[in-house]
Amino acid sequence: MTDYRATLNLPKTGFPMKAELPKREPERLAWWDAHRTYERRLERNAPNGAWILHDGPPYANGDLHMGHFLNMVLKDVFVKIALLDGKYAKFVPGWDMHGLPIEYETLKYLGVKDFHSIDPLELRERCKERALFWLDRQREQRVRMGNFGLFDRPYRTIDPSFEATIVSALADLTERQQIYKGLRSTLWCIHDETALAEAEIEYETRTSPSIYVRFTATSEQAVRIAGVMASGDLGLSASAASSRGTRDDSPLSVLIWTTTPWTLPANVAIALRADATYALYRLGDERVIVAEALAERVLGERFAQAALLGRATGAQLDDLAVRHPFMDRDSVIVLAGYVDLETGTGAVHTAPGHGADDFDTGLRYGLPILNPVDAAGRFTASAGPYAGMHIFDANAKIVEDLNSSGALWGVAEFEHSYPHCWRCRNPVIFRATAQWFLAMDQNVLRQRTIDATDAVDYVPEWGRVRQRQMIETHPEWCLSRQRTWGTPIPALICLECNEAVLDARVARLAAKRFGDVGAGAWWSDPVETYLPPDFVCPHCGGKRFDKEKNIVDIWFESGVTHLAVLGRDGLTWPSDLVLEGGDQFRGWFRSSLITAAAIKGRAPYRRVMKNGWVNDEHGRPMSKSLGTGIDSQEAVGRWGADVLRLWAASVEPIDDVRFGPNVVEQVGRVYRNLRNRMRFMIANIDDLSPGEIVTQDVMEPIDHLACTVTDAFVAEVKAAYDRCQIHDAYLSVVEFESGMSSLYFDSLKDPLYSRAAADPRRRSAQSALLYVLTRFLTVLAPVLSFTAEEAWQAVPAALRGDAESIFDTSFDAARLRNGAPENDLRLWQQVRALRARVAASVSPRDFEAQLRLVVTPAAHKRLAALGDNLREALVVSQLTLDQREGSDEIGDGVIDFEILPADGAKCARCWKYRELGSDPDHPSICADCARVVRALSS
RNA sequence: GGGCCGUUAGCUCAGCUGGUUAGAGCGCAUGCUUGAUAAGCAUGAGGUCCCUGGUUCGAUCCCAGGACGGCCCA
Repeated sequence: MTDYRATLNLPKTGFPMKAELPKREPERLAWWDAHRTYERRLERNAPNGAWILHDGPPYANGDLHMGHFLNMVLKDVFVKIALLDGKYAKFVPGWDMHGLPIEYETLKYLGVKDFHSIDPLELRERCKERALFWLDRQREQRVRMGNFGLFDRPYRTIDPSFEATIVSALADLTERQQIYKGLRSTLWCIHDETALAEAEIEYETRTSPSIYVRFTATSEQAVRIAGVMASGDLGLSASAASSRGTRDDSPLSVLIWTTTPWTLPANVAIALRADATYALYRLGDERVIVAEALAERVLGERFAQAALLGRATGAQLDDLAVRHPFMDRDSVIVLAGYVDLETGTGAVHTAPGHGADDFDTGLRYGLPILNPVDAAGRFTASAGPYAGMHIFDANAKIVEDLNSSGALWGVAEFEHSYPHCWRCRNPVIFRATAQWFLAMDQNVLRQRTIDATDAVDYVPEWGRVRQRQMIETHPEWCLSRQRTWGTPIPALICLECNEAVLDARVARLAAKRFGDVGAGAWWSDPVETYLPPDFVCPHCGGKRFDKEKNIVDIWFESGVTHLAVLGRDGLTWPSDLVLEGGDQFRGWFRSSLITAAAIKGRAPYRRVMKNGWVNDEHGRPMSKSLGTGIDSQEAVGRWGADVLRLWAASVEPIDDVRFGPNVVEQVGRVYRNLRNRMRFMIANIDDLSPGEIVTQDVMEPIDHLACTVTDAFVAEVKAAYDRCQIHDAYLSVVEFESGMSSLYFDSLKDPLYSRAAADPRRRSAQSALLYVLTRFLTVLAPVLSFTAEEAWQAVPAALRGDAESIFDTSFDAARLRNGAPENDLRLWQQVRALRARVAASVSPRDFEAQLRLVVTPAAHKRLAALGDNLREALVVSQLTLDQREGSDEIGDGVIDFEILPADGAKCARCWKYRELGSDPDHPSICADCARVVRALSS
């Protein structure tokens, strides 16, 4: 038998089945770069209006991890969607480059222990080098992910123009009276010697000493307290009260509980809960007071011997006092709502200098705000016997002293979550210091900020609630930091009255100056540079000033990126989308929102999307030490960016996601499927020339139908993209490609391979394949950027038209609006169902079979319109389609469905069962094949 | 302790306003194909839809409580 294989039009392409992404992707990057693909498309889109995703700046410190990858790739997907949608989707990446983490790392790098011992300008220079080093590294990693954007012109918070924006924003806020300097109990890092913002805190488990301490009353105090408690009518009978007497002169103490013994020197009060019942017990030769609800737990085994002497509510004890156990002063009894009856004694040690709640209580009662701790965490002279000691070292000493003085009731260890500095990881303390604040309630800023969320879309929608809560609970925003690597707060100190002055005119001068030469000038310029003519101290009229040396919180810096970046160079304010991890509801989403509400009166973005956390394969946080941590560059080098980009779409990226080798392997198989489907289409249009492309109105019915179905698919994906539902788009893609492949591609093999190359049937199919392929690649390009481009470049150049790159194509919104007629989609589904039914036949199967189909007249009308395409689609050798009125028990109008052995014999060339031998020179093939073969040889 | 989110086949995920034999892709098993071939096609086995109550004729879907996981906060 002659081998007719050579006479077939078999697929042909250079597009390899094997992806080898780590090797090929860099070539693609170079190609995009050389062809200026992104910039050129941007220019072309410019007239169509802008769509701006504003980049939340990553911190320029360390390599990017998979959480960054997920976030940054998602951003890129949206930028590319807008680009393909014809929008001016200019993406300016940015970096957050000031701040303590970099300063800290730089000091460590330089081997400098105390930042006071290095010249600030020298330190700033070194920090800048360090930050730029990381910026370069991260930029390289971001580009390697395949992300489009102006990576050679990023915005940087260290740029003079950016520093000027920061200071201008401070000037704006000063003019609006939003900024004040005040004493506050702020979170303080004694290691880094600076105040910290709430956003810079991480809670970690820590074991602290847990002590119960007697605050013993003087005899006069004891008489008053015992009097109140004995006379209080809380169920204790009058006789019992009187018999137990108020004349008892044994020591009387309030028991308090604390896990921070070092704060005791600053104790000035004991807070009780107004509505809680406190009980006075006799225990041996002393009397103690604790909350009744906690007495059994606090007194332990001694509770059994305790004699109840009296009871009172917290409110009844308000304003009484006892003595501090070792400082020479009283500790007054106050009331506070935060006192709970779950832990401790119900009597809360209160040191207004060392706690936010305590501070508020102190303000309410006019208590002294004692702060006997210096910036580095050592006790000052006012701490009495502990002066000079480090606070955490003093813990043990204080406990020991309390013990020897008899004030200690009990001691244990207590494990609890305690605030730590986000970078240096050391426990932080509360410490009362003078700081600059943004007043959240001045000018109803808090409410205006909350209201600003009304105009914002949240993805997911519950983000709105989250965001509002974050604003509602936002404490006064501490803007100042006592460090070097940052933008100065251009405040002055009056040398006459020692008051700090923040004046908008000074800030404007500083903004101008910083914009010209950078913010380092604050350290090198004489103060006069920043004094407006005739400037005098508003407090005392003094004329001599010094520069204050505080820098601004870097959350404020990133909070004004919208002011620094948007509203110029074709970038709109507000932006259309911001997209960050969910932690940014408390971070950048919030800080940006507050500054925008304060200065511009509305939100700086139209839509906020959050992405989830990347955990390891078991759903646990990634950890280098467990071997499950993997950074972005490592993953990209190992698997290639495109597989990982597909992973980002294959999971629900709004939720927390899992990542690891097994997950990648799974999505890798989906990737291979997609790639092979592209390859099939490309390989079958290799010999198509532009002049032979037929339009859809003259395509064969099934081809036309495939194009229509593809349009519906594109519309579906585009709609998902518009809703920011990348994962929905992924599901559509997978469904589409597997359906296309099993129904359409499979049935097209015979017409494509065995017909004459230029046969109209074949050209029609090829035209459809080109159309499907192009739309498919356009839809995939935002996610599978490298592969879509590689595939596009493998399409014969003549067929690519004007589109040099796949990113020159478009979703073709005009066409999508027509949608796909419902009937077409139903017909497609019906053909699929029939095909599945035929394919399920074990024997005869495929071309060995013929199908006899009897359908209702309505179904007949639909199916008959497909002509011979229906037989092709069902992959049988013969099909008879008859109609009859009847009940379609099989469904979809099918009344009878019968598979029989095909007539004729297997054609050696096309494998269909036909009548053979009509051409004596080719006895083993059918007449159609014979004609093709003859034409080839003539 | 509080707020928010989640818990559906081995894995990644769909299941719209309560009624489906609870689905898809991947994996797995089996068969076909060897003219997409380190590919393609088909069939099949896998699920007490986290648990417990409640509302309802009927709940994966609604309500309450609980368990587990995550994020944020205290």
